[in-house]
Amino acid sequence: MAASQLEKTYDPNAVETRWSHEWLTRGFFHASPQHSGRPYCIVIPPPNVTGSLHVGHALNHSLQDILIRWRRMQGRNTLWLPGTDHAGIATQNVVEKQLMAEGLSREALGREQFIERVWQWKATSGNTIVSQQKQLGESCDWDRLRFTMDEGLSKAVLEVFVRLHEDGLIYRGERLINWCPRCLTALSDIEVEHEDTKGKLYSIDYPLAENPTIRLTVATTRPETLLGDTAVAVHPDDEQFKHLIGKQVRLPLTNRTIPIVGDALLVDREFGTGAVKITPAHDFNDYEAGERHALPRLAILDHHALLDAAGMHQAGVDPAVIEQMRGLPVSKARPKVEALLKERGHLVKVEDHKMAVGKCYRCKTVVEPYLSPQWFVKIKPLADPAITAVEEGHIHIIPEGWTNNYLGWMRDIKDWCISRQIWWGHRIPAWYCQQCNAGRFKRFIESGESKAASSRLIIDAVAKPIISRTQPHSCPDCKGSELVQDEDVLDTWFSSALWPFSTLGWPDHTQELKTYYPTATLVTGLDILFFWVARMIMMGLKFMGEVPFKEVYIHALVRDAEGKKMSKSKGNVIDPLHVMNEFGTDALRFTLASMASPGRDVKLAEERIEGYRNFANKIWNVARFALMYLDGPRVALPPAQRTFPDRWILSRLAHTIRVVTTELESYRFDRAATALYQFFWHEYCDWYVELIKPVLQSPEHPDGAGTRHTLVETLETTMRLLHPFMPFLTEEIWQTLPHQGESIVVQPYPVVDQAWVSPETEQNFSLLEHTVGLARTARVLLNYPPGQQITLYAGHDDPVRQHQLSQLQTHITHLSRGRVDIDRPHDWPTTRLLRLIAEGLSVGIPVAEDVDLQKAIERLDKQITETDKELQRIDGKLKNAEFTSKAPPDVIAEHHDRLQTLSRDRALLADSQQQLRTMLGD
RNA sequence: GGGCGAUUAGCUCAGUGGUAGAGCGCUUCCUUCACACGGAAGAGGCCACAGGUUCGAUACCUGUAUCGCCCA
Repeated sequence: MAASQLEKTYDPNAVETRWSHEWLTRGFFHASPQHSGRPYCIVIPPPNVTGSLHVGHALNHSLQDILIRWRRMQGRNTLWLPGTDHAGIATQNVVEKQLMAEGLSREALGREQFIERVWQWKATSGNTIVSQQKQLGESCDWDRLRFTMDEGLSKAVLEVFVRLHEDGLIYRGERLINWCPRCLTALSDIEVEHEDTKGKLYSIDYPLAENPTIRLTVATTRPETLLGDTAVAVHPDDEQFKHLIGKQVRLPLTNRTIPIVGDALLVDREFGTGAVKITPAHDFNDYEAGERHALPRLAILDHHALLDAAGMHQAGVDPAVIEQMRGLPVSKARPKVEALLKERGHLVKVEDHKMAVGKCYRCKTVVEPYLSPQWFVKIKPLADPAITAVEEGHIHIIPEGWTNNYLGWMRDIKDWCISRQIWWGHRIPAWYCQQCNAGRFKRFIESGESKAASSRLIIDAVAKPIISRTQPHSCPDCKGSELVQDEDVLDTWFSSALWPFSTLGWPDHTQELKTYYPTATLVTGLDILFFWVARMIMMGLKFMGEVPFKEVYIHALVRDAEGKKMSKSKGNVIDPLHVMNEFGTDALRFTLASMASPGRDVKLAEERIEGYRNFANKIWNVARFALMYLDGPRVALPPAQRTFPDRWILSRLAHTIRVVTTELESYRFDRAATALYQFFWHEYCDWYVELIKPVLQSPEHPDGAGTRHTLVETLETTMRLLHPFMPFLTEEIWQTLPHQGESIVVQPYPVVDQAWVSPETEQNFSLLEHTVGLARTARVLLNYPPGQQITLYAGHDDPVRQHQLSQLQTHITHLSRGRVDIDRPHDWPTTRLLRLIAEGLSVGIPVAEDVDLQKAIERLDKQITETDKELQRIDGKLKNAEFTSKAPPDVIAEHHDRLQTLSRDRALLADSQQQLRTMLGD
């Protein structure tokens, strides 16, 4: 191969396009149960089908691709299964927005046509993220791309729903649930994000029914819900109030009286006035208190979270108040109630108060607790085995620290509300016989000003559903054929929970399922540990009888350079595609890997990516260098017979292979990346390539054939070692090197060859490195230009080291650009010589007539001061009887050795400095 | 309010019971035939604070402060 094939700087874009296409065409990523090797499977956390690749995906996917490519090269039967989820609420929102722009609405289209529209939308836009993933080089088996609404996966959803219902683990009931008044649907508990906001604490007087001059003051943050109060609670042990329990108070602004109850759970005596109102229809704690005291539930808000006239009427609210309040949103009702209470003398005081409000995780609207019939999964029986699986180590969570987080949540888990009042998703397979459930249906027709009429069917919680895998034709009880299907769809996470087995063909007994389940590793961010990971474990155990994956690696979340969450509104989003375009995909991937330390957020700044772009360029150029000098015979000698630089780089490469492999085994992508960077740049390029230049550059050199072999062998091996991190660059270079096989993608991952390991060579190298370092330092101190040939003396206290130095002479000569004399320091000239000393090693350079010695003297001064400090510290320790009697002998010996070395250094340094001063005195 | 994590060079972060490390940035010198997206040499740190354990603590324990995240 001619060197001219590789341009001077690496141009990632052309290379990436070519190889990502080539890899797919040649089918390297296609998995099959028939392939050899122990199976290794990862299912991708399905990105939202509405999404496009953001930097969080880029991190998540890069790490998975590193694992997958690494295991594939290790010969495992590797499957990385890609796909997307249908993201019910988010997708519906996106398509509705589009309709709005066309002057249409979901309601105007009707359910069937709307769903048709969403499928159309998915066909045109749903592939965006998939093509971006391919751009990132993800080695997924794209032939197996799955979508949660696919036929097969939908079948799995039906099957799971029916079986859970049969087992009594799915039920329907009227409960207080979290309701998003904008999305107009129920949400599960974890789909609510809590946010601290500045609110107010209102103290309100409730007069006693039997004696209105006595008033009970309650504290509340939500005065507008007072209209729906059905009791007031005090602490049963509170001396101040306990005598009031059982009496009635008049509820302000209404014609009702409500009881005073004692409740130790609800009332915190330290909070507010020590008395609280109970509104079971609008607060979760109150709902439970209501259960305890058998209180009625009065809802005064409608499903848009507006004050509802009918509800208020039912709650006995003063008609004048109803008139003022009807149709108001909470934000406007609150000050109105405040004013009314003040006007009627009930308001005692208003204080500032910090409180948490819940917001919809999809649209950030404030959610309302809302009383409605919903479907739930009875979760405890599913959670218990999922707890055990982690406790007993069938699943390892990495980093381990998150285990308690998982266990804590699982042990305190609440029933899961799975019904959503939207159209896009898996429709609940429940039908109701109109005959048997007569009077249990309510249909609401609403007609907004600008909207088409919409209708909502509310089916009473007591209605009896028929659960079926297929549409039933008649009612099993009355044989009636007028059946209505439940209008709700399932939570998207319900189908995602089945992902590790539904994507492999379950409920059919496929070869894929047999081969690849349980999967090996799940790679994900902490944010979906509960949403997704926990639920997959529960469902996997329930339906497969086995954990869905053996290890869960939880990586950090990506933030901006200031550590802030990236968001479009803040404008601090780093677009991975832009970055890939500017710096190269490999640079982005390597950056993300190198920053993926456990338990830390990744703060990403573009400068970091630029730095690794430079690394890619460095690799590119050393490959160019190698190709330039590869002409000529190559001979593979046994490692022991190779030259010193060859033996050294093989030993270092062996070390790097070991480190990278063990770090990958423990998911330390950061340390693996650092090891690769350090080895390739600072050992391979900085030292090895420099060391072998004299051999390569003299055509008839006797070591030429051996050196050329080692050069290409180590470079080729390093490309394979690096390939999972930087797939494109390594493939491109590997193809230009002498190689066998079609592609680096399917080459074996490097393993350590024990014959390469040579501690003795590494020790010698260290001596060489220090000698050259001192020589270069001396050169700078004396302002000798880099190109100028100098004379150099080198020597060592230790005769063994002294001998090694003489063996290294040619290398020292070459790297320090000097004529080198290896001599014992006491044989060196005693005048006009700058001597530098470190750890027994001395290097001397003659001082020319016109040199400014100031820098050199300062340097020696500084080193002497530091040495003195260190000597004092060690001496102090050795004089401490406690230390010498209690410290381990080898530590004491080490201290003695060090004291001796430093003392000699100190003497030589002082002597050297004295010489310089003498010169100055001349 | 409960839990978890962080605090180390200007910045971003590794790390270890016994010499304080990297990348980026910075300073000086160098365009020498792989690379200026480069090379060489440097400067820069009471390892947040206070106690304790220990012969010895940046590391282990306890507490404090600040910041962040999760849960209520």
